Amino acid sequence: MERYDHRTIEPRWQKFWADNDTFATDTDRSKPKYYVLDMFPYPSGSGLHVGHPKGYVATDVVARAKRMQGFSVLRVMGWDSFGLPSERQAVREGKHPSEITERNIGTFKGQLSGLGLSYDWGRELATSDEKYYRWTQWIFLKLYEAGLAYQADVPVNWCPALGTVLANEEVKDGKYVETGDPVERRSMKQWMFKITKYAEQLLDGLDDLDWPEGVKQMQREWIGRSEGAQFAFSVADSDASFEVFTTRPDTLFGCTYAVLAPEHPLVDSVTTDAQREAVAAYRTRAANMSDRDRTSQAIDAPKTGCFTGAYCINPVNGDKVPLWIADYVLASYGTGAVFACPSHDERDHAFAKTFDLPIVEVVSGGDDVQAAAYIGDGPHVNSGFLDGLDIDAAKTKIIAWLEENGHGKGTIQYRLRDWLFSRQRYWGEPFPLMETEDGEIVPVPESDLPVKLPELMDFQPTADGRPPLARAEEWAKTTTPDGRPAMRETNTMPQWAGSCWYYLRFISPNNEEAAWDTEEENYWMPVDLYVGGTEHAVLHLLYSRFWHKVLYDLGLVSTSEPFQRLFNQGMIHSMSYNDSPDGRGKFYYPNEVEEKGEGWVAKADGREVFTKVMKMSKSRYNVTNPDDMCERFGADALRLYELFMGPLEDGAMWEDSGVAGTRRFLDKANRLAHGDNVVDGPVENKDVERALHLAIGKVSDAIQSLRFNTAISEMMIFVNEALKADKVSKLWLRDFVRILSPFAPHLCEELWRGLGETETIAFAAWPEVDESKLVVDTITLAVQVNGKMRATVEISATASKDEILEAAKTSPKITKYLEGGTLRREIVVPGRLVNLVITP
RNA sequence: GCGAGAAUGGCGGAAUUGGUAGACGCGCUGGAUUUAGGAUCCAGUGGGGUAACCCGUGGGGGUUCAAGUCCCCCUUCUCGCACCA
Repeated sequence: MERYDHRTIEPRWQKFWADNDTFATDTDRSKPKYYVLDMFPYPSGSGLHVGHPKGYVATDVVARAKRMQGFSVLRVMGWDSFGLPSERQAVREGKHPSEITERNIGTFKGQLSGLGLSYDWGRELATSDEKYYRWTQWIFLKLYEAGLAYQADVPVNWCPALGTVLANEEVKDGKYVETGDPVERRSMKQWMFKITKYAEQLLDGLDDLDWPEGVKQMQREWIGRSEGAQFAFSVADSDASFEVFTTRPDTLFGCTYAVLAPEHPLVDSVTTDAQREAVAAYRTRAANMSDRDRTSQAIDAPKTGCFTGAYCINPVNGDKVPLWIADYVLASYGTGAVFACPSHDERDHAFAKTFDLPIVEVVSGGDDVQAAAYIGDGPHVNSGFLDGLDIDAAKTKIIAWLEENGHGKGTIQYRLRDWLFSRQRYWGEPFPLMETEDGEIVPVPESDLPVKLPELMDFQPTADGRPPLARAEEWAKTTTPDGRPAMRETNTMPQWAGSCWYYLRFISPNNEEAAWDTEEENYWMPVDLYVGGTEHAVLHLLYSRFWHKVLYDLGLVSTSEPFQRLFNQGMIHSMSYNDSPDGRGKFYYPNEVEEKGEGWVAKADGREVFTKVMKMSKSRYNVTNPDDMCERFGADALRLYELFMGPLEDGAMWEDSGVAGTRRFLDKANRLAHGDNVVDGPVENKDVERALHLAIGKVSDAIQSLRFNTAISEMMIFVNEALKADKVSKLWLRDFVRILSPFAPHLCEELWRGLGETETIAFAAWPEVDESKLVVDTITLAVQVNGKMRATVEISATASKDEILEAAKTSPKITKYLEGGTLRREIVVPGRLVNLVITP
């Protein structure tokens, strides 16, 4: 018995699990529950590489162990299958997106099923399935009815070549990051969600979640709560006034000018004739920059701006200060207008220096404010009734003054913006809304859901610039429930929509009467463990939380947060080969290059190539396909290696030879179980039993902590120990096979039968650690002299301090140190070491 | 620029949270075996030295009987955020 034949046993057990519905979700509601969820994938055309299943394998180990520990486990997989890439792939191939999507899902599912993941496939769902998006539309109606959806004219990133609006993160330097097509700013009527209304709740809810601190922090920063004051400046010689927001109202006496965003509605009316041309030119320039470009500049970027010719009045002292426009003031934040205090704000300071505006110190304690803004604290000066106060006290006082005098009030601002929810694309959920001829928005009645996507093959916008759904003229024509003619909404929802609530649908995916079953929701929610990549740290997780909180407020779900514990698995990297040192040239497959001297060259033409460890990606020619690994080493070895590489949250570099290593371990385990020295009864062997129970403990802990790498190494140590033993007890094997089974389920099902069992190992009871087996009789104690290791002594684990010292001092290697000096101090750490302090 | 995290053999990583640094695995070296090409098994493997010993956790200081671990300074890298008033 050498190596086991994974090509035979893995398909056999996968078939067994499928035939027996082994992983159908437990229906016993008296058991404790465990809902473990993977962030479901977008089924792209390129299939999976070995980086994708890392998280899935981790959750599978947890799910399998939890079943053995007596939990009802919800373990499911689905597809985030709406989205632009499928639409584009469809255009390229001349096929319908539904066909492309179906094919891609087939590829993904095939690849995943080869890994032996214990999903309840009876609960599989796809967001592009009308049975699913019917309920996405239903939830949209709930939000709409709650007054959280509204239409607004907003400046968007319009890409004429694609005929669609792009998200801010898809645009860089005025171009679509994927294709380089130019993107322009255009004001369009869009559907928005009032996520800002939930800013405070989204912030507060974070406190009680078991999430990585970094992710919580990112969400906090994204929401960006800041406390300050909002108050009015009036425009001199005019009735007009504008509101400003500031977090530093205490510096109001240092205001030497004010700035409006170029898009501010007041700009036209306040600009003087003399400045009109310059202002118009500046506004045009600003309008052509995307939000991203405007905000992605460093704080010390050169400042630009334009004087309006108008002046405004500082409410606190009546000073008349010039009113400018500048693109460093954002229309979309706060009130789109600020007062400037160049002495104590770096941006204002840079602007003042550029345009030679005065700088007046109002907080003392810094250096010369003419040279640099002073941000620190200190007594206020030149500030009338604020003089002498520190920042906090001055803030309180000025806010009270503003309120008393009717100029404004203390407020809270959030950086979070409302959520732009509509897209001009085909492959997404249609909105369940229609518009009558006189412009009234009417929701589609729930009983008429789903609003199905019309069959189209042309996904370009119409000639007059309406979204692709407007091409389905018959589809778009409809009537309101009370019989008036109406047109359907032709925008579609963004990809986030389907992923916002899929964890709820998994609870009762085949329910035709409701989005989810209330009792079942009560039992399963919240998700106990949610595993996925950090790329979703903000948007997906924030949007989901928002929807969930709305549903909670509507009494539709039982928890205020959807995901109790979040874990981010690290990315898998791999060596890439490129003929340009900056990685921008041609990539080569690993088999196209060879090592030569210090570097690498292309085999074909001897051209120098540069190596760099990069994220796995098809475009970098550095992906490893899990199918290949399953074929060569087996799914069990692949699963084990994914988790053995290092801590789950860290990135790690892929090496095929590592899979060979975990395979060797499995072969050893198999050999151990089939050795001719295996006996039925107990075997006295303290070393092996200790190793076994250490492994049981470590693996049990790993299920909680998700620290699998060291748990696997502990199992390796057990196998190495047991292979040295004269006799191997089946009792050891019964424990060992059970703790290994979540990692290597195929082989362990096989070995479990070999131990005389007839039922699947999937529900075998989880072994307990026997503390008495961990106790050792003798320990190896380190003996140090002046902190340096000089000897070790073998001694009874129960030896007293005196006995330990005696043994240490009489150790042959130690006596010479004692003879050569004076013993000053003796430190004994029981079970660890002895340190003798000796001076010559 | 700001914030967070990290730096340990040729490589991935361990180290009971102040107590024998380098577990486990990869790779490498030697050996065994082979129906030989990539398999399997056994042994060795931080560096230096014949040795006793010496040196070693990014660099420099410090605390301590004892520092990878705690404190201060510096360097480098990764990840967020990036004119949010």
